[in-house]
Amino acid sequence: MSKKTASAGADTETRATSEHAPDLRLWLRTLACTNLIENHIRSRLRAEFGITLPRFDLMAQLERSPLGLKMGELSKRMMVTGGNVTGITDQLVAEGLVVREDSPKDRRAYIVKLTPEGRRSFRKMADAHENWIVELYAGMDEKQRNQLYDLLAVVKASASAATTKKK
Amino acid sequence: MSKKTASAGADTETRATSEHAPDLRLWLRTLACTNLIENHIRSRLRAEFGITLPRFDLMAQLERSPLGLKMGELSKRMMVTGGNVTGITDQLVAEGLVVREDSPKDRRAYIVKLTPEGRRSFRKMADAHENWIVELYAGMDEKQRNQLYDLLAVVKASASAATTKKK
DNA sequence: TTTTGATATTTTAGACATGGATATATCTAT
DNA sequence: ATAGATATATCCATGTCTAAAATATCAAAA
Repeated sequence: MSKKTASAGADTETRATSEHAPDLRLWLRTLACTNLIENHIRSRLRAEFGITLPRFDLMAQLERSPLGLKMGELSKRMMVTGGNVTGITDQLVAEGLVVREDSPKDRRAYIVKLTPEGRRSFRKMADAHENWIVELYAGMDEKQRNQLYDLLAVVKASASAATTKKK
Repeated sequence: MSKKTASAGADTETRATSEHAPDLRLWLRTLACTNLIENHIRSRLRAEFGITLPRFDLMAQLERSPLGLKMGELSKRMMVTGGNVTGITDQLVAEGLVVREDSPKDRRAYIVKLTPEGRRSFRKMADAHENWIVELYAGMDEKQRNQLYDLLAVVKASASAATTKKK
């Protein structure tokens, strides 16, 4: 249909609402779910353990890598900038929950590790954290959760391809 | 079953890894997808339009509500705190992209609206933004996107129920 | 060796973001 | 009418977070 008139503005809008809007709605819904869960977790971590979400996340990465991680590794895995990791690590070091060790291989790099106290403290929090997550997904049956998990793998692949190509 | 031994730590860990971990992995994958897309959008908005994601998001809310929105409405829809909205709005007002009008109904409240320039500026950015989103989901077919959209509705309902009950 | 370029981290400046506290206005039930 | 509870928005302290510049190291070529 359509008159292919002179108005570029109208064409763009038509194209957008008829073809693109579904993807946009999908993205906005994804974002809404993530924010809902993330905000809940954030405030419970603060209320019950007096810790911030970024610090918890950094400790979680270290817990999974008992050998420790370089700052750059943390940055990549947490998908945040290096400057950010520096600040969070400084805080955790001051609290005695992690340590910076000099890398034997590379004098530019540090190896960040959990301290014994950090590990002990993290395990307690992680246990509660997992329970909260389970509660949040309790309204889904197993089949739905598995389907979602698989679809998110497709999203990840699709978005990765798009970001590496364009950037 | 189970010996209900003295070690609480061991019991907790077993319970966690055998039963809870799948939900945790689901959540972490969700988070990874969101961060991937969000970081991409954020840097493109900055690079191509010199705007930040929070400001863009606030303008997007106003675009959808031509009558304007109260600060509290913005806070609810963007899922951020009121103090945060105050700051972002201040910035946008300083740039002449939005205005604060006194509410005729309620002298406690402001009505925030896009200025004509704000609307013009937003439409250009929104058009590009939608194209980026389409690119990011290009690796999924329509059936997958619809399935995902529906599953996310279930997630949202599940998480909403959990957060309102516990909080 | 010295230069060159890539890598690893920190530093800096500015913008977000939360939670709590405050100030003001409105509503409700007497 | 009026006290008490609620609602609206702002201010403040603290803590991320990014982008860009600065610092230091490494690795390899000229």
